[in-house]
Parts: sequence; structure tokens; C-alpha cells
Amino acid sequence: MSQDRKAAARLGDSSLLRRLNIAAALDAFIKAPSLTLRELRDVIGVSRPTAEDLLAELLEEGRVEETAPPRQANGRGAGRPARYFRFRAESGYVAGIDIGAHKTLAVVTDLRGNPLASHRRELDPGLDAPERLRAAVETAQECWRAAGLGAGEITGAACGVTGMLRAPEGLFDVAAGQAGSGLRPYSLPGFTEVDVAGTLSDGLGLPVAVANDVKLAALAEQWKGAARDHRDIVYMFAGHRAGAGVLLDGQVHEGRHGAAGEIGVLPMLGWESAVARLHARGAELAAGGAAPAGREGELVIASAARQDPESLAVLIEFAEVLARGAAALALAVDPEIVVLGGGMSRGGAIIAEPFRRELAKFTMFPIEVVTSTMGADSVALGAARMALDTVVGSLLEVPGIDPRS
Amino acid sequence: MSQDRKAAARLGDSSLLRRLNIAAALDAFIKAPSLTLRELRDVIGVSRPTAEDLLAELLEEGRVEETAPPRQANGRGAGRPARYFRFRAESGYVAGIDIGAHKTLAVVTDLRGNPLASHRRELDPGLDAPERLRAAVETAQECWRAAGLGAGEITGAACGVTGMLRAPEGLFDVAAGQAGSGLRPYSLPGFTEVDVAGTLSDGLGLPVAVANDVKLAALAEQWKGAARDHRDIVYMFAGHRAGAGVLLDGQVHEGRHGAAGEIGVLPMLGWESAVARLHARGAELAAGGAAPAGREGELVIASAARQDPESLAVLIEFAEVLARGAAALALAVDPEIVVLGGGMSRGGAIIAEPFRRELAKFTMFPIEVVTSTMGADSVALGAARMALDTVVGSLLEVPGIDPRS
DNA sequence: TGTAATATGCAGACGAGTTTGCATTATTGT
DNA sequence: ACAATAATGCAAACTCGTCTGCATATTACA
Repeated sequence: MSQDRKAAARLGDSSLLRRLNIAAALDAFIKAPSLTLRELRDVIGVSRPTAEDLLAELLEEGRVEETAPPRQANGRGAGRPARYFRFRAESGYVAGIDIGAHKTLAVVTDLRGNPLASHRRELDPGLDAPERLRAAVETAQECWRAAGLGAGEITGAACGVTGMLRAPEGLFDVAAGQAGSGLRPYSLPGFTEVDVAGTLSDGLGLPVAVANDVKLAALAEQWKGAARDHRDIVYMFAGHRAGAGVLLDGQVHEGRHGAAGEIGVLPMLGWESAVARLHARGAELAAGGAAPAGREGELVIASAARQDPESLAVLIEFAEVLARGAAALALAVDPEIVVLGGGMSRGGAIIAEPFRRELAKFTMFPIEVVTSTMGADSVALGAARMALDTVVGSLLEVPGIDPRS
Repeated sequence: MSQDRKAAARLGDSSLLRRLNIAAALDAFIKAPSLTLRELRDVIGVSRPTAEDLLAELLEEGRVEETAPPRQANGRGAGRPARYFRFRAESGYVAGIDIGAHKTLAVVTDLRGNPLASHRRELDPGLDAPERLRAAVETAQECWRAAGLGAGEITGAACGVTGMLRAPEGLFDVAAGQAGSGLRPYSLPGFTEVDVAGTLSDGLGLPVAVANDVKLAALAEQWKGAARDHRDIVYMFAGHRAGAGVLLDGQVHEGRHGAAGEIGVLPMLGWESAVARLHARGAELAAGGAAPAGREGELVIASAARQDPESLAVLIEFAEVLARGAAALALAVDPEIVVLGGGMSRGGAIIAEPFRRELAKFTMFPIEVVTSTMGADSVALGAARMALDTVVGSLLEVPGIDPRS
């Protein structure tokens, strides 16, 4: 008797069926631009009255609304035209934030990932962690204010951060990393000592996931960029810093310490000297003219485009070194595609060609190499995508069903 | 009307609930050694009559049977003692096969993974593919005959194969790989030209999954060996050949071409010369005494254990080279643990110590290194595990529920 | 031997989804 | 204008699986 009452998280409750069907219906609406009642019935495989019921519930919750029929459906046969319904992508919003050394940037998207607004603020590279995080919080808030949204309407957020978030306690000491060329484990000033996720969550009043910026740029590339329709991706970031990120099965692979992809620390690849040479060359060129912070790479590319032999040599070495890192990653995870991203990938063939050539030398299989099609907001968009995964995932989650059991 | 009949794979059918509950009940039985009706009710969270019903169905299907109460439950309180039931691990069997250059080996386990029998046959390294596959088929059949089983009782099988299964069509030509030291993409004679999985499936009369042997050894290590309770693993195989495998989230990561982990082809790591030196030293030592095929490594280890300086130097170089490969993999995927396996890992500290030292130099975080606790049947056991994943997965699968949607 | 405690069996109620059937509404084509 | 066509709204009857509650069976312990 009394023992019968205890059962807590019951699986067999038949409301489970309802929740499954609601989740399936919502999923169908999210995937399709618009659906009629009958299309919904066909997609999720329930009877029409049930589909009607599910639709009514979704309308009630505000997840779905009636919409005008799409163009191509107008003259299609006789009979009463069906009503069309669509997912209300504006029933929730997420923020994606990018914290770098020289700037912070935020975007706000709806639940379908359409960007509504973005906001950028330049930062002093020496800014300490509390100030930098405060600036990021304010930027995000300004961003959604610009989109006409209040804080309560933002249902999720994620943030990409340059460098490592956890200080390695191993053989390399952090100071060396900070003072070095950016190839050894690098962190923004003070970021290994503060709770980045907690500070952002407190500042914004909502849970914020934090990840490495390069990995989020890779995610953006898989979402809206050059690597669409690929699940396993190696992403090489060539910008002021050089870095890499790995996507496995369409998800950011963080690894035990969030350090997956940090191949640059392998000394035999020669990253350190190549990046140092690049920076040195950039500084030389900058001394003559304007010196925008963190833009050495662009200067060298511009100079190389003017056939400056020294700059060309520096860039080729840089590309080859990057390619050797990409080769190591490609041999490790055997990805479907390698994406070359970051500001310097916009140098076109100057970087891409030697990269491709060198990569082909070391991989066993010919591997597709594409250059990024995203802009400077790729990290923030990747963060938005990560936040969306969480938010939409929780919408579709059916309590009591463990996908991994 | 007529349009209403079409719906095919219906989700909302309330029998779905039944299937979910049956799967949950079976899962509970698989995970626990034995359960009473009430324990089952508690685990899956349904009412007792429902649990009763589910149990009746599982008994009917032969998946579960009544069993004697376990020891510790005897004097436990008053009241009518509960009947105990247990999963019938013997309601299905799987075969795990290992095809190497010098031998083929098969194991048969029940659905819980308890090995029932194993069978090994030595092979001529020059054997061509059809002969080698026939030998593997016969070995597997002899193995389950030894266990007293007929072919119809085997519900799944998988096979680990030394070397690459698909010939790279890229820059390296296959012949060079075969003639070389085993570091360039290697294949068993003829194995890139035949349909290995198809031939084995036809020969055994059941579907056979095929994977790289090192990756399956890694899986075995995660299942029953030194890496239990870890999800992301880098496994380094040090034996006649050197190789590596990566496990992500507890699963073999194959990669686009099944080549994930083939880090040894990176020339800057120096694998080729180190392995060549090892083989040369082994041959020198063998010339004096007996020369067992593919056992050079053991000779060198034995010699090093007798403090032979040349053998020691060769082994240290080998270990360091292996460690550099492990470092590249560890930086790529940032695993929880690195496992050193293969015959030479049984050399103890002679290999493990320099390996550990060298690996620590290149990884940012201190990383746990363990040596294998599995024997020579690790590949076959890993194959059995892979087959079990499929077989048990299909038992627990609920049609209409996609874990990944 | 009797009583408490626990396990098991069984019947009726309930919830959710389904089917069937019919009426209604909005279009297209004649 | 009218018929044909298709979408929609709605209600009654049915199925399936689960839940609640009660009766019964089996054991330990006083």
C-alpha cells in the first residue's frame, strides 16, 4: 500500500505519450517553415484529431501561430485551402557573446537563429577580467535593447572567450603563456582566476555557457558557413592568434580540460617561431604607417599582395605551419572537411594555397579544404548557436526519456 | 477518409508506451544481476501491476527467467519472500573476431559479455585475403562449436582487422605502405581490394561489423581493462606495429575514412625510423637465437631487461616517439586518459616510463597514463563489445523514438 | 499458533489516442 | 449559381496501457 505511493519519476504515465507527441509536433514545426494541419499529421504520424489537439496546445503556449499560405501553395487544386501554421521563432531569444583581447561583440537571435541585432565595443587589450566581463555584459544588454527586447525575453546565452579558461597546472606556467607569442596556453588577463560563466550569468541574470572562441567559430561555420552539412570538422583559425577547434558529430568537442584542438603547443610543428615572425613583420610594416592593434596580419597580407617578398615568405611559412597543425588534427580525428577561418583566411589564395599544399603532404586521404564564408561575428554567432542548442533542446526534451541509457 | 489511412510509422500509437516500458524493464534487468518485481517497479517507475505485466512479457519472450534469491537477501525481514528474476544473458551470443598478420582469434560471449570460449589459429603472414578470411570464418565457427552453440544462436558479430581497410587514393601509394615499415598506411595482403565485411557476413551467415584492430583494443580497454569509467580515451598500441585509436564518449571514433588516430604518418614525429630501428635490433637479436615471427619487440625488451644498452636506447626512442604521437592525439581531443597497450606495454617501466616522461613534456595538462590490463585477446573482446552494442542496442530500441532528432 | 509484514493476483476506473461518421466551411471549375 | 473538392470541427464509441484498491498467498517472528 504505502510502498505503492512512493514511485517518483514515473515513466509509464500516459501523459508521457502526450509529451512525446507535443515534442514531435514542435520539432516538426521547427524544422519546416510552415505546416498545415494535414502536413503535421503526416510528419508525426498521428491521427488528424490528435494533430489538431497538439496544434491547439502549441497555439495556446504561443509556440506556433497561424500564418499566410506560402506562394507556391496558392493555385494548387480545388477544395478548401488549408490553414498554415508556423513556429513562432520570436517566442524566445538568445544572446551570443564574443570576448576577445581587442573587442567584445554580442548578437541576439530568435529561436530559429535569425540575427536581430549586434553590438560591438572596442576594448583595451590590457583590461582586467572584471572590467572586461562588465563590458561584455553591457554590450550584450545594449544589443538586446537595440533589438527592442527586455532582459526577460532572452531565454539563453553563451559566450566565446579567447584563450584558455582553465589555467594548466602542468609543466607550462601561465605567466610564460601570457608573455609569449600567444601559442603557448594563452588567456585573457585574469581569466584563469575568475569564474567567467558565473560572473556573466550573474551580470545578465540568465545562465551563460562559456566556451573557447575558436571552437564556437567552428560551430558557426558548420551552422551558416562553409561547412554546412558536415558533422566532423577541423577548423583552423588564422588571425592575430592561431588556433584550432574540432567539431565531432556537429558538436563542439571540448575535451577533459576544454583544451581539445590546442595542437599549436607541439614544438615540432614550429608554430611559435612562425607566428613570432609574422608579428615581427607586421610590426615592421606598422612602424612605417598606422598601427591598428592586433591587425599585424592584415598589414602583412596587404604587403604580400603588393608582392613584397619578405611578407610573402612569412605568410607562406605561417600557412604551412598552420597546415601541419591541421594535418595532426586531421590524422587524429579524420574529419570530413578542414575549414580555414579567421581574419587572415580572407587573404585568399596567399594563405589558402600553401595551406592546402602542405596539408595534402601529410594526410593519407585527400581532404577537402574550404575557407570561411563567415565574417567577424562568427564567434558570437557560434555562441548563439550553442545557446540555441540548449534552449531548443530543453523545449524538445521529454522528461523521463533519456537519450543516453 | 482515405487520406487518413496512409500514416505509416505512427508515433502516437499507445502501444509505443508499452514498447518504451518493455525497453526500460529489459534495460533494468540487463543492468542489475537480479531483480524482484518490486525492485523492477522502483527502477522503472511504473505501478506494480504494470511491472508485473512487463515481467510476464519478458518471461514469455525468454529474455528473463526466475532465479534463486541472492545470498544476502535471505534473512532480510519478515513477510513473503519475493521471487527473483534475472536477465537471460544466454538468450543470445555474439562473436568477436581478430584478424592479424600472424594469427586469427575469435571469442564468443553471452549478452552480458561473459566470454564462453575462444579459439586461435596461427596464420602465414603472406596469406592472401580470401584464404585469410576463410581461416577467420572457420576459427569463429570452431569457437562457437567449442562453446556448444550452433550458428543460429549467434546474434551478432564484429571483426577487428590489422591495418587500413580502405586504400588511400591520395598521395601515398598503397604498395609503398605495404612494403614499408608498417607506419605508412598498412594493410593485410589484399585487404584493400576485397569486401571484408561482406565476405565475413556471407561466410558466417550473419551481419559482421568490421573495424580497425587498434580501435577495438581501445574499446576492450574501456570495457574491461585499465580505462573503465572513462569516456574519452587515447589508446596507443605498441606491438609489432605501432598504432593508435581514439574513443570519444565511449564509442570508437572511426572518422570519415576509418583513419582516425593514424597519427604515425606525420613525419616530424619520427615514427618510421624508430620502428625501423626497433625491428632491426630485434632481427639482430633473433639472428643469434630463435626468430618467432612478429616477436621482435619481445626480444628487444628481454634484452633490455638484461641491461643491454643498445636495446635500451632503441626502446627509449620507440617509447618517446610513441609518446609524441600520443601527445598530438591528446592535444587534438584532450582525453581523460591515455592507455598504453599492445604486447610491448607488458615490458613494464622500460617502455612506460620514458613514454610518460615524454608525453608530459608536450601536453598542457598533466594527463593520466595507464598501461593495459588486457591480454592478447583484447581485439577480439573489443569486437565482441562492438557486436554487443549493436545487438543489445537493437533489443532496447524503441521503433518511433529517435535518440538523435 | 497467531499476527505482522511483504508479495502477488485480479477487477474496475481512468487517461490518452484512435477511428468513424457527419456537418460545416471555403475554394475551384462549369 | 451550382456541383465537386478539400479542409476543418466535433462527438460518440473503442482500444490500449496504466493506476487504484482490495483480496489472497506466503513467510518470519512472537
